Amino acid sequence: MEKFQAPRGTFDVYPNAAEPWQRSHSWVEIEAEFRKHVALYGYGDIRTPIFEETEVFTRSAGDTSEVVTKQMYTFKDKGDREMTLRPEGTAGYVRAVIDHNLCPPGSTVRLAYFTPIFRYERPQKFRYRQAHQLGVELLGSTSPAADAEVIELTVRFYERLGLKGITVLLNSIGRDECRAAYRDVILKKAESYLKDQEAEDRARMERNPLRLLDSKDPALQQLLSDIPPITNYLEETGKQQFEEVQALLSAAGVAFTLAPQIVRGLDYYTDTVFEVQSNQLGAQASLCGGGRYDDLFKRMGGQQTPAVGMALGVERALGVLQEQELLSEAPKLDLFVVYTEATKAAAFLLTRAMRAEGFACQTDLDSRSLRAQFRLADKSGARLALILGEDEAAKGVVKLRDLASGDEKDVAREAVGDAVRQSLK
RNA sequence: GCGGAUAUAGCUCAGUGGUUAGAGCGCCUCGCUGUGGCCGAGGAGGUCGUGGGUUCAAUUCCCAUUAUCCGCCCCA
Repeated sequence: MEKFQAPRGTFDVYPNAAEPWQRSHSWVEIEAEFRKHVALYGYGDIRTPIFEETEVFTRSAGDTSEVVTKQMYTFKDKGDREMTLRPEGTAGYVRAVIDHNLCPPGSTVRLAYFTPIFRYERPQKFRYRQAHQLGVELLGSTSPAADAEVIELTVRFYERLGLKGITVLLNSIGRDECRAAYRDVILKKAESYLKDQEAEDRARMERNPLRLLDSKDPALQQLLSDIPPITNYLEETGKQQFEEVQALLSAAGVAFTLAPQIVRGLDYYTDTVFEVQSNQLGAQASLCGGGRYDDLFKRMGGQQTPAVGMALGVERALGVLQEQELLSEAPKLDLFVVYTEATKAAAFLLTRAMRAEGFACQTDLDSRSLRAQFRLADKSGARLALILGEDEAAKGVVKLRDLASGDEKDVAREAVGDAVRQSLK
């Protein structure tokens, strides 16, 4: 019979997976660290359905983005409704915020999430069809302090993980008016290049010329090499805001690089955009992206609500941590209870009692030989073994063995908890 | 969506047109009848990714297919 395997572009997470970044404790830990981290800033958890009406995504991300036009997992449900597995988080959260009026005018709302996302594309290492993003959305403030908070939160999160060698790339793509003017500048410069493109590609490029800026095509880069940065075209308030964001980041000690080529792949961004990159994952350099999206709420049928957010690739963060050998070992047991056949029931009671005292504790289920039980204890990584055999049972004691040193001593049954606590210090 | 490489034990990988396909690690048993790690001996585990073709004979050669990896694209 043919065996099943995880669908193309997906992977399983389980204890002791060959790749350290696919081990379950790595995932449990990064999520726990993220929850702790955002709690320091007062972000609340948001969870919304993993699928939405397709239009939630087409209207938000925009019809020029590749993500929306080519990569969505779209299906019709049995009620003949067009549904799509979320290709990114923000659109669904914005839908929910509008739906429940979570951010009335004048209020500020901070939301955090950890979620799978789905994009149908050619899989590569650290590019999957089901990937995971964690991120935050900061709603209700036009202040540059909001932009700076999100960027700083992001950088501090990488610091918390211990991850090194990242670069924050910062840009502002302004508002509609300035972007329209800048578009023409790009299109004029790139005219000769666009002529040679396939009709479909050209149409896409012409609809969003900003995307041409981060092209890796040398010919195009050459053509656009002397183009002035978009920030030259920002209107006065936009310019001031962008400078304020930079000043706040500098004051916070957050290093960044101005990068006029960063324009982001989703169409809803306005003004500040940023990306975090690392050079350790080959072509998958982009670790995290985000920016301001002041027009998205209106586009989604809500009230004008200023907002800034970021989404961080979990696989890539874990991948870089693995490269840098910063992923921790799986948590170990405190205790392993060893018994002989006659004392099996008592050993189970003892195991239960130790768990009740808060120790991570396991015992053999299958009455294996003492030797086999000690091997299990050794493999489990437990610091201590508690031996409860016939001899100990007769004396009303438990033998406590330090598995590293081999030291053993008898402990009265009532005093086991304290003795263990002492030994684990 | 385009180009290239790869697919043999749970993991990392050798190998061959010809009887029973190997190693290291891991796993199990025993040496040690109540003591793990180190050492030694033994053992389990493979339809050689899948389907078709060439051949007396295919894990090996050819074609297709699927998956993985790398680059492009896109992005997290």
